[in-house]
Amino acid sequence: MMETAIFSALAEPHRLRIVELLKNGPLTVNEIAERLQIRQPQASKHLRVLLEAGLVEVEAVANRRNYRLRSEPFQTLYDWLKPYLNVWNERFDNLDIYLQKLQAQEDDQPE
Amino acid sequence: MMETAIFSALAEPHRLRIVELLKNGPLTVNEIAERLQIRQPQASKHLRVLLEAGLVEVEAVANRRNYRLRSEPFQTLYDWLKPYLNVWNERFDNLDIYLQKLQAQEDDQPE
DNA sequence: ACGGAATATTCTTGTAAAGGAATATTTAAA
DNA sequence: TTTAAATATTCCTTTACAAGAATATTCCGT
Repeated sequence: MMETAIFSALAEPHRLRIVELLKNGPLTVNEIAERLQIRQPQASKHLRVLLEAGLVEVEAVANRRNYRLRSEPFQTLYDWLKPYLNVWNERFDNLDIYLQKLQAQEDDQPE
Repeated sequence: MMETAIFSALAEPHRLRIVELLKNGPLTVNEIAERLQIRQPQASKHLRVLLEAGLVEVEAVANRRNYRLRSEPFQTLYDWLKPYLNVWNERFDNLDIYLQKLQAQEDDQPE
């Protein structure tokens, strides 16, 4: 069963924007705080949540921290999502098969 | 920019399980409450959140309500997710191109 | 060793949201 | 037209969490 940690992490608007920013490559805490127009401590806190959810990883360079996306949770998300994308097609397929059977019956027993 | 409504809705464990249940087809409120081992009012409340997030739709049949998944939010989610799935490949491609350029330079200026 | 920059942490406060209990509403059945 | 079933809503309490302010920590340059 899917964990809700990923969804919780992405449910906060600032954190979602951080993830979208990091799509273009690693950023430091101050860069993120600056672009989101939030204060540094809030940026650090949100990054901590993203870190604990496994969405990002850090690389310490001197007194800076480069945060970057991790691929795994996105793959997890995709694996979870995939079946849903097919649900409606499958339902249609089932209807399709049903109609074909109906047609076959009519062929067997013409009025 | 992506809305956080979908993520918030899925961030609650009971609601995530409801969505996973509905993958197999529509269910009534009591059926859901029963399978999740929660009380009916909580089921109704969670379904209301899912409804307002656009994840499910209702069909009233007598005094029962059949809840079913809507396809749109899952498509939205996929469209949002798609670019992330390619990010790491692209990074690798860029590295690849960089290495090719490096190789080309070495060819121009052999030691 | 000292000062400043970059980041993390702690404490507090306000707010949103989840669960429980009780009740209201609608519909079918007797 | 009562009664029961299915569902929704309201009120209350508790908990989780986001933001602000202040402070701690770590590292570089001088």
